[in-house]
Amino acid sequence: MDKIFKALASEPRRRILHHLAEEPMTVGEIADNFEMAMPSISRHLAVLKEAGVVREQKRGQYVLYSLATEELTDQLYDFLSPFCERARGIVEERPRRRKRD
Amino acid sequence: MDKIFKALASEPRRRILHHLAEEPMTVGEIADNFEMAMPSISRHLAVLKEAGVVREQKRGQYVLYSLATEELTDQLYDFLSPFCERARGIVEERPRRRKRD
DNA sequence: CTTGCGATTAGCCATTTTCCTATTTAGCTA
DNA sequence: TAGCTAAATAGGAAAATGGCTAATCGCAAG
Repeated sequence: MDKIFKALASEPRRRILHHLAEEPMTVGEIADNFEMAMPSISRHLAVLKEAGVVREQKRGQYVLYSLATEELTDQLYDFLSPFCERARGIVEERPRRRKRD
Repeated sequence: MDKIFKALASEPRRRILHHLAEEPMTVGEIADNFEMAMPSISRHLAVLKEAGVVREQKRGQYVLYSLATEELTDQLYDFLSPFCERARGIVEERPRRRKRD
């Protein structure tokens, strides 16, 4: 729970997620959309991956990152559910996968 | 959008929200649940208020804080909707109130 | 008016975050 | 193998965060 909010508490990282929502991309492709140097993007991706909201797969010398949509939505729904009956209903509509908080 | 994630990226602040979900409380009552000194709690509350997820009302020399449940859920749904068709449907199910991002 | 109490603000210090550049790792290809 | 390139890691500087104590503000009750 802490990791995902820490991860999302950064405008560049949220922008990365929006880019990855379009399609999986390599680190270099992502970096092209930012002023930031590639190592900084790489660190942001590590934070996002640690939070479970992106996945990486090696493609030769490239690394392809993609959005873990369900992880992202599930974690936020899990957070919201105690606050919101409507959300709780939605969340419990289907089998849960994770129980961490 | 930035403010709410910055606000939620803190375990003490999320704990405060859970307490306020039970019932509105004064700063002192909230502080009783923490090791932290009252000024620290007060600052956390200011951050949460700035993010729009709590409201304050003066009660004599006391200040009563309460959870702004809809603000909290709406903002997170707004963030989620571009990533999740299901969430978008839910969000647009009723009139929107805010458009900031 | 003065004292007391709840809450906030101010000032300080330690820790964490975030960016950079330089270096290293790992895979591709001549 | 040697050289090129993508990505990650290391190290360091600047800024932001989070806690404290002390000081201040505002209301209430003597």
